[in-house]
Parts: sequence; structure tokens; C-alpha cells
Amino acid sequence: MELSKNYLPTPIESKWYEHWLSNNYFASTPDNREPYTVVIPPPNVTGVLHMGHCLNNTIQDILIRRARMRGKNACWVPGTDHASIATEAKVVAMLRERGITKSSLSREEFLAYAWEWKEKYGGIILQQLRKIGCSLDWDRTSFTMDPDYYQSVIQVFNDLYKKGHIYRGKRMINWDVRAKTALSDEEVIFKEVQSKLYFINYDLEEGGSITIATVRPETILGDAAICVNPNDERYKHLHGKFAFVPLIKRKVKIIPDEYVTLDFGTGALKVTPAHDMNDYQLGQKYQLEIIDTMNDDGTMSQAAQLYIGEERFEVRKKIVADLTSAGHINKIEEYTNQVGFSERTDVVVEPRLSLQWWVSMKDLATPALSAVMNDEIHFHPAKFKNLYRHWMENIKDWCISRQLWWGHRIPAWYTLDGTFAVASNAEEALTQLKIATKNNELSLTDIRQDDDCLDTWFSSWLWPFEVFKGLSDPGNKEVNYYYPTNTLVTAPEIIFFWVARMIMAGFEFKQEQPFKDVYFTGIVRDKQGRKMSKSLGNSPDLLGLIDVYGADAVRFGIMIASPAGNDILFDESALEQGRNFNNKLWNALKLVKMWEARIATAEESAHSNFVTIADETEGFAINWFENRLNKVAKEVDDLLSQFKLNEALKTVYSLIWDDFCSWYLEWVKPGFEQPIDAAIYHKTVNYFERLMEILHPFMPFITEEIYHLLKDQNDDLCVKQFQPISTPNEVILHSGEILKQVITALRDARNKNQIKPKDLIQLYIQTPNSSSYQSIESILKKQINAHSISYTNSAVNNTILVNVEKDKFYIEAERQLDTVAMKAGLLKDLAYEQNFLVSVMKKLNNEKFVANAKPDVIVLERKKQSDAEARIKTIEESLQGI
RNA sequence: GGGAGCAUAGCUCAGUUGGUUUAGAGCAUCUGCCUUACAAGCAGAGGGUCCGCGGUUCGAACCCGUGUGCUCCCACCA
Repeated sequence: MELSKNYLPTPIESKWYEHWLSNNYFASTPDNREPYTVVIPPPNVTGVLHMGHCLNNTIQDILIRRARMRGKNACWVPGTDHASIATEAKVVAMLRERGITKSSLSREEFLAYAWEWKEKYGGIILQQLRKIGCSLDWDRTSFTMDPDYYQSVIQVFNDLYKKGHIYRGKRMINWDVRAKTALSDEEVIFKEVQSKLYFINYDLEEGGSITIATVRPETILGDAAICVNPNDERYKHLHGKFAFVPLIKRKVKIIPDEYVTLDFGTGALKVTPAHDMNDYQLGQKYQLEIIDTMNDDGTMSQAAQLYIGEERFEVRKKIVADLTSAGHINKIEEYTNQVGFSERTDVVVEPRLSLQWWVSMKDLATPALSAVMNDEIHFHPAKFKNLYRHWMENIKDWCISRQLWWGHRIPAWYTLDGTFAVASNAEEALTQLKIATKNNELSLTDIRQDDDCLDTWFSSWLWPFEVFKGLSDPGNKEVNYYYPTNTLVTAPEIIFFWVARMIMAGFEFKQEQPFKDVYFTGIVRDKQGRKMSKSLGNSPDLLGLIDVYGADAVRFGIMIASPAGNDILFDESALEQGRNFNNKLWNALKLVKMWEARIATAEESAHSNFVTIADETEGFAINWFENRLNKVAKEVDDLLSQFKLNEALKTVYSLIWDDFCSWYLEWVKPGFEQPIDAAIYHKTVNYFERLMEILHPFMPFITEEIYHLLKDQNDDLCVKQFQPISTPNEVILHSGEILKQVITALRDARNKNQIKPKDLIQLYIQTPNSSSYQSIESILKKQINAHSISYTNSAVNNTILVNVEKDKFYIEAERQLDTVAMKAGLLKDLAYEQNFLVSVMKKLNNEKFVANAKPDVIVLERKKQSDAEARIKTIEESLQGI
């Protein structure tokens, strides 16, 4: 079979993904193996695959594939999140394009469109995950609004309500006065605008006046107090005194509170609890009256007393004029501030108080905090523990109602007079309401369900157990087997939104932690360190990149650039490195396939010049690489156990590229058009297979392909089990390192002396233990292009001298020697060694060091000393010879 | 404003409890090679005041203090 010049990923990737799927390799069912479970952080149904997903899911796939190859029952659950805000916005936009406004539709009609949208676009991202090779158990695909899941969310709401953890409370929301709807924070766009800061005099009850500063003079009609900093000397005498709101003469108290900054405006703040978040909190603290001076369309209400029914910005102009004529305007300054605008209608957003549903978090947070602090749940990297602790210790209550239709509708029903009941369904609510209102005549048509739906996170916090129907079918076989899950892989930005809440939900509803390890990925940024965003247009087209470089190269590129716990600066050059690595593997395969065609016959093997595995030299190469393989396999395994995926990949990369390709294959490579010993060939194939095993979790496609091309296989790498790792022989490994060092030093000498690569040299070795070199002679010859190697007891004249450790090497070539350069090189080496010796002797001559340092440290320093002395002696001898 | 984190080669990062490190890797750079798997390659090399200052210690990239610069999260200021 003819192999292509370069590796061509596309057909190979689709071939193997189909093959794995048709063999059900990704499907998991409970059995007697140990489970390894990962639930995907469900992407939004609106999502299309971007770099963040790619990183996140590549990591999960590496963990899952490794677990599968380690004999675990690996189960990776896919799914999507209904993402109420994002999806509703998409659906509204789609309707707008069709000329339909949301307000013209009933809830049922709107939801029909939303489901239509979800069915059409909601699965795109899951399809895209197949492209990057994710080995997800597709039979388990879940959705946060599946019928059972939906019911569990409702049940959780009821449960928390019964336990007294859910309550109703006021909250300031973003109100769009044109669309007459609440906006989510994401839908508010802050723009810098040129405003005016008005300084307004309020008359004091005891005479005189106090001046406050505001950019919204129309809201003074809702003022309930004036607040000053308690440490502000200017106002200390006014604490507890009264002032009058201009125009309407409402009497308001002057209260001291730390909230007020001394150096802004006049240091005196008007407090308007109905129209400002912070003022609302001050109002709560001091039990101030809440005067809502605005209607839902942005006009002034009855409570304003003045300008009733007039539009807010008109009122601003009028009230400034009226205040001026009444002599209350002290001054007006230009002022630049940030003002929120509605994404939908571009009108200025009005903060408005409304009644919302809340979860009290203190009790839920307690077990969730200690689980992480006691490392029952391990955070990787651990630095996120601090952040988590700080947030959990200062946890605020969670507002769970959203003014949206797409989501889990809040299971609360109201009578006309506002009496409400929380229940699983309308019938149950009716029963409760009949009792509450003492009205047995009440019917289903008299009660109305809450219009709002629940925060998306109120469903996704159940994800780790509800994907196994842990609540809808409690104690079922699956949840008992797979829960708690093993590893959660997610971005640190949702540590509070999602991770913390899943931990709370796990303890609250399953009495058990949801996962054992949490791996926080970095944020994917562009080359300049900017976050990837649609508006910057700096997110690359991932599917396009996969087409160009192949999925394995994309996986490689993103992982090699992704240090644990740090953000990744994405650069296409990393993908090139991945593609080049693919080619390297492919070419190594081609070399081995060439050998396959030239395996030595019995006669050839009997030939006296033929090298076999039994020869010392080839035996050394085989022996060395086998040990090297075991050594590095263990390192990789340890790194992966510590979730250092990026270091693990670097280590495998270097094992394959440097140790296997650059050293080992060159060492065992037969001479030009020579056959290869069968035993060496089979060993090589076996090593190559093991390398493919180790690399498979990172680059599944090419490794599977090479695994099958190497020889006929009756299994697939995807489900193969890792071969056991034997303990490496450090002595052999060390000899290998010395050999590499000698080869490199001699090649360097060739380079520096401008000996052409093709020119053969004659090498003389001066060493006390020539036997150690005799066993590697033919490798050495091949690697430095020498026609012969001999041993000597004294310096060889007219040669290039190279020192490695205590041994001397003389290169004889048909070239004029540059003794000046050679001497300079040796002097440089000598200076380095002498300086090194000085630093060692400084320690050893220090009595305090000898008295205080650990004995093994001193032994070490003494060895450094003798080694350095020996090297200096060698160099000095060499210098004398020049 | 409150909190968290980071600072080591041109870039991205390793560097385990302070001592085999006058500091390692990959990428980039430079030199020489179209050598019979691979020029998307091979061989080799150069490159660092471990952010500044002070301290602890026999010994500091590592521990402590301080200054500077950057990043993120939360609240965003009338």
C-alpha cells in the first residue's frame, strides 16, 4: 500500500469516528468495573462551537479516553442547556425578522416557536463535537427541559419552598419603558454619556439649607431621606435633623451612613429607595418609605404629586426650570457617566423595584464550603479554593425568577387578590388556595400561574445527578452506579454561577458531592491577550481550522498552548505545530513500512556483516528505548493523574519526536538498501504501537490509523488497554544519555570546524574504559559519519579535540585545523568550569555551611567538586596538546 | 472601592518541602545541510540583573516585607 507524502486527516477522521460509533465504544452501561463519569458542561442550545468549547471538550475527551484505556467503565454524558435568556433573545430576533413581535403572541404560541427553533438549531453544537473526536455516550444526550428534568426542577423548587429556603422579596430590575418588560443584565448596554450634575438646595427644618448632587433631578419627588457620611465634619451637627424636598415640601430625615463618600458632590446624598439599587438598600436598613414615582411606561405616577402622566425626560427639563425659579439650584456641572440602554429598544433603562423569588443560601453553602476546603472535592489548580471560600463565606441570596417565557415556569399560583400557593401543579395549588382563602368555590379558572420562569442555573445545578434521573427516579441503578461523578471540567468564570451551586445541590438533594475533581481550564484569548468575542471578531472559525489542519492537530495545538490554570493565548502557529507532528508520525510510519518490505531472510541474517538484535550495538538501542519508553510512560501517567495535561502532552511529544524518531530510529536504521533484522523490526513495531497508545487520548484519529497500518490488528486502539509499565533500568538510561551527549558534542565540533555532513572522519577515543564505547561503536559511527573508530592512550596530533566528561575524542578530517578557535573554545569551557568550582568551594569552605547543611547536600557538593576538578584537568591536558 | 491572582529567554510556560540549577522546555531566531521517512524536515548554536528594593538563612527564582506593572471576579458610585 502506497502511503501519501503527507498525512491527510479529513477522510481518516470521519472513517474512524463512524467506526467507533458503529461499534458502540462510547456507550456505557453499569457493570462490575469501576465507573469513570464525566458530565459535559451543557453548552447553550444557541451555541456554535468556539475555541472555549474546543479546549474544554478536548480536555474531557482526553480524561475519558485515558480512563477507558485504563479499564474503567468510562461514561461521558452529553447534553445542552436551554439557556433561557440567550435562547429567548434568539427566538425574539427570529420572530422580528419574520415581522412578528413577542407581545402579539400568547405564551403558548411563543413557546411553540421557541421549541421549533430549538429542534432546528439546538443540536448543532453536539454534531460539531463529533468533529473534534469527542467520545460521548450519545444515547444519554440530555436537555435541561426534557420532561423528567423539567419535573425535577419543579420538585426542587417545591422542596426548597417547603424547607423555607425560598421566599419572595423585592429586587431592583432593569426596566424597558418602551417594551414594558424587564431586561436581563446581559441586555443592558452601558454607554458613556455627557450628563449634568445638578446641585440642589434642600431647606432645613431649623433654617438654612443642605445641598445634594444628582444627575436625575426628576427623582427627587421620590426622596425618602438625605444621607451623609458619619465622619463628615461638615454635617455632624445635622444628624437626625430634617430637611424639606423642594417643590413638594416632603419632610425627610438626615441620616448618617458609611455608604456615602466624602469627596463626591457635596458629600450629601438624596435617598430614593424606589429608583436606585443602593438607595433601596439604604431604605431597607433605615426602614424608609418607598415612593414609586414612575409608571411602567416611564411617565410620572400619582405618587410623584407633580408632573403626573408626563414623560421622565420632559419632566427633567421642567423640574430643573421650576427648581431654578424657586431658587433651589445651587449650580450645574458637566458630568460624564455610564448610563444603561436597552439592547432591544435603545431607550434608557429604568431601575425599578419588583417582587421576585429568592433562595436563601447560607444553609446550602455550609457543607459546600467545607467539602472544597477539606479537599473532599479537589480543585485543579488549587488556587481557586481561595476565591471559592471568599465567595461562599460572603454568599448573597440568589434571585431565581426571570421575566421570560422560555424556561421552567415558576410553580406558584395566585388568586386575584394576590394570595399564592407553591405546588407541583395547578390542581394541588387550587386545593391549597381553597384552604388559604377559605373559599371552596374557587376553581382553576380563578387562579393564575406565575408568568415568570426560573434562572437557567436553577436547572443546571441539578445536572450531575439529573442526567441519570437521580431525582425523577430516585435510587435507580444508573444514578447509584455513576454518581458521584469523577471530574468536572469547566471555566473558572462560572465557579459561582454553576460549580458552587452544583456542589450545594449535590449535598442538599443527593446528600453527596457531585464530583471528586474539578479541573478549571483557562480562558481562550487571542494572540494579543484579548478575550475572544463576537464584537472583536477575533474568534477563529473552528470548523474551518479543522478542515485545514485536522482535528488531531487542533486538539494538539490547543492543548500544547494551554498550561494548567492559565489562560491560553491562541495562535494558529500552534496548530501548525500539531500538523507538523502529524506528519512526523506519518513519516515514521512510512519508514517502518519500508522496513517491513525488507525484513531479512534467513540467508541474509546468516551473512557475516549483517547486524541483528543480538549485536551489542543494536541490542543497546533496543534496550535503551524500551527503558526510555517505560520511564516516560510513567512520567506521563503521573502528570495526567495530577491533571497536568499540557505537560503530559509535551512529554509524549518529545518522547516521540526526539527519543523515538531522532535517536532510536536512526540508531536501528539499516544501511542503504540493507535488509532489517526481523527481531529489530518487530520490536520497533511494538514500540510504535505503545507510543500510539500513550498518545491516543490526545490525538485519537491518527493514532488509531497508524495502529492499524502498522500491522493487522484484531482490536481497536480506542478500546485497547494500556500495556503495563515496567520499572526502567537507570544504568542503561544513563548510558543512553552519555551516548547522546557524545554524539552531540562531536557533531557540534564537525559543524564548528566546517566539516561537510558528507565528509567521513576518523575518530580516536582516549578513555579509561573503552569497553563502554565498544558496545555502541556502530551507532556512534553512523551518527557522526565516521569511517572508523579506534582507541588511543595519548593525544593524536593534527586532530580536532572534543572533551566529554573525563574522556577525550580526536577527530581526524581532511581539513585545515583552526587551532586558534579550538583553543578559544577550550579556554571558554575552562573558565566556566573554574567559576563553577569557585562557587562550589565557597560553600565547602564555609564552616557554617558544613555545620548546618544536610549531610547528603554536603556529599553532593563534594562530588561536584571532584567532578569539576576532573573536567578541569582534562581540559588543561588538552590545552597543552595544542 | 472590595477581593483574588500573576511577574523567569523575543513569545508561551516548567522549576515539587529553600541545596545535583552561575536556572530548563516548546515556539521563534541564527548557522550548515534538498543526507536513501520527513525542507511542514535534519544537524548544531546563541539567547536570562529569575520585575525593583530591603530582610530571614550557611545558602533564595522559591520564604517574609515593601514598591512597581499587569490580569480577573464582585460592586459600581449619587
